[in-house]
Amino acid sequence: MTIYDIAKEAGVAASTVSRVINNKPGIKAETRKRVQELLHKYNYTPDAAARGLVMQSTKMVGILIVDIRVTHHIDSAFVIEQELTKRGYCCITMSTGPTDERKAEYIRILEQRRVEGVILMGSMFSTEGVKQSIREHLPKVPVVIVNGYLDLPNVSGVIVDEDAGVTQCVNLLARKGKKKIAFVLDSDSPANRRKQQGYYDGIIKNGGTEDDFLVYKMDESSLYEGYNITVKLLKEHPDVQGIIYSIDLVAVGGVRAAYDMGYRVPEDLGLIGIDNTLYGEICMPKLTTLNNKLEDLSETAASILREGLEGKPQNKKLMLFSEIIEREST
Amino acid sequence: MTIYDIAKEAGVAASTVSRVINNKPGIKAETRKRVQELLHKYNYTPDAAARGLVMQSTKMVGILIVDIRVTHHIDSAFVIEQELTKRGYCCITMSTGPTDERKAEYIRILEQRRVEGVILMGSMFSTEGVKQSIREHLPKVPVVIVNGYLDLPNVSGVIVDEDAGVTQCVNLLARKGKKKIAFVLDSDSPANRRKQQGYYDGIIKNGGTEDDFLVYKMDESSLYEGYNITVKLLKEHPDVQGIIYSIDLVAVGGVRAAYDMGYRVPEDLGLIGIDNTLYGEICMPKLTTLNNKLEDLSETAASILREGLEGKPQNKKLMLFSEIIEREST
DNA sequence: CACAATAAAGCAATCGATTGCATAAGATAA
DNA sequence: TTATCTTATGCAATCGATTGCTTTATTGTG
Repeated sequence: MTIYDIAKEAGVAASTVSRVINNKPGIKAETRKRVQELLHKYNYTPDAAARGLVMQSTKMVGILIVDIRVTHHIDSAFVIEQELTKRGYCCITMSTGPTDERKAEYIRILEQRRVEGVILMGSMFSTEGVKQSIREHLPKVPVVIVNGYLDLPNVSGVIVDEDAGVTQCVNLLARKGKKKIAFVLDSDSPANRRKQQGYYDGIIKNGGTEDDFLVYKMDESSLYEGYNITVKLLKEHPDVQGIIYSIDLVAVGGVRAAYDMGYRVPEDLGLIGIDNTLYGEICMPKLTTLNNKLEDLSETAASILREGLEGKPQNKKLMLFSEIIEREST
Repeated sequence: MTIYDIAKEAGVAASTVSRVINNKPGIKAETRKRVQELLHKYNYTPDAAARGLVMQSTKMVGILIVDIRVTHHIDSAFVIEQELTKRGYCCITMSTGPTDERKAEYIRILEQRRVEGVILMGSMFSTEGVKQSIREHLPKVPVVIVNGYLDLPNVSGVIVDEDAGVTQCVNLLARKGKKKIAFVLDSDSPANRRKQQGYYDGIIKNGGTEDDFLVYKMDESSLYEGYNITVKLLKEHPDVQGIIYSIDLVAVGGVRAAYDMGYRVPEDLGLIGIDNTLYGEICMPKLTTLNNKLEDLSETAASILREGLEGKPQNKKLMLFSEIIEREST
């Protein structure tokens, strides 16, 4: 069913039908009614692509996420999707995986679809490779990176001061009398490097030296790997009294490992996660975590993108402040 | 940058450029090279909408989910998205919320975008209202419902025999010597009604009568409500020795409630969830759960949709079998 | 009743691609 | 050298909308 089919059956021109659809003035009430009845009879809906072609606007935005199954990313995406859908945009949400090649490929797909804005979820998108792709393929559309940043004229970023947050975590453990404090990284990403720096700062600020730095890096980010690396860490360094993890899920694996190895949490060992996910509330004892304000972050990102969609591309950089949620594991 | 801009600069017709882009034969090697260099120079990418208009194919599919944040739904969506993206389709994933009006609205949006196929995630989509919307707005495109079904010529469904699965759960608890067994429903959905029927069957099969039925329904599906309703249930019926929950997350809340109230799990109380999510592995004791095979379910759904996208709309109904994963809570 | 003013509807170009058919250029054969 | 046959390229219609401009119908005024 096209506008022409309707027009023919109504005995009018296609332009008249178009005007009825879009509630434009200058149509006799009687004609309008006749056309409307036909539109309804055939359940007519205008073709968004055809309309977009002439209007030069697709009303689509892209949301790129490394792995959509990661709780805090999908929570973020949900907030953004709700906000943008409400404003008449259609969101293409895609899981890119960790490699820059795939990210570049997906950016090209979004260009092909002529999206009018892009959200990049997570610091994994602040790499030179992605920067290059954006410059080549999305030089004109507003881009917002959630928890990351790239210096390009059309790219904005909202980040959380997780580095300072982790420093606070070290402070907290130190206040609780924990001497040797370790840090576990779930993967290599710009955000995790910032967290690591925050850990270093915390150790130094609490009177430690470089010799006190104890960092474990994981290959894979999962509950089980969190368990395994904690077992390894505690075996190699039985004197550790506090562990900060770069992500809740892994920390929760750590809580279980500590339990199985006979450590009392928090008496013998203080554990802290990051992200404030449900996992932390499910585990026993409940996990102390660094709330990195994902909901605020997402809302802010959505509203920056909205501004970009309405006006000219912009280059903003906002920072939100994280805060510790103290529960039973410290 | 359009095909015409490229054509003008190359000194050829637009059709020639089109043929170069699509690797069609009948272009002199020299011309082809010249055009390709320009395409590359300007980072040209064809407009998917314009191409779709003439090709009569958008290469888009829609994925509708009640709430994208629900772990097992997004896991499913991930599998489907990967599969379809690999085949050149672009997925529009949207969270509809629980009401039929919003679902209908989103179905209309998908029609407007001229998607070539639709996945409906979850039994909440097997309602008369949705059926009506599909009949009106998507009468021609293949639709696959994950864990649900509607009798329409272009709609397929893959379901899991969760009813039989819940009956097995009752059997398991009975074998463990649990006398009074309750069932907690997190929401009203066709799938949950099937589970409830499975519970009834299980009670009867194990020598119980209608008087032994004990069902609690929740308004909201969350960790906390799981906690609260379990407290309420155990206070009102202290003799309950086993509880089956329609969803892991709520069950995990129940585990915590049982612990706080001094019940030993599984000695005093056997608890079982459904969905086999990470939550169940995080909680202590680890949760026994009914694996409803979401990954298989999603893969099956994706491949049915793929068939539909390639050929004519179909009307299939497949059933997968659930199985209990026994862990520490029973 | 003629003419101006206004309202309603139609025509045709446009958006950015694809493709069947026509045409021009080059190659081969007689 | 001319006729014939490829091969390479261009022309123009098409997909399904929107919209400025023109034309036709209707109403109002002197």
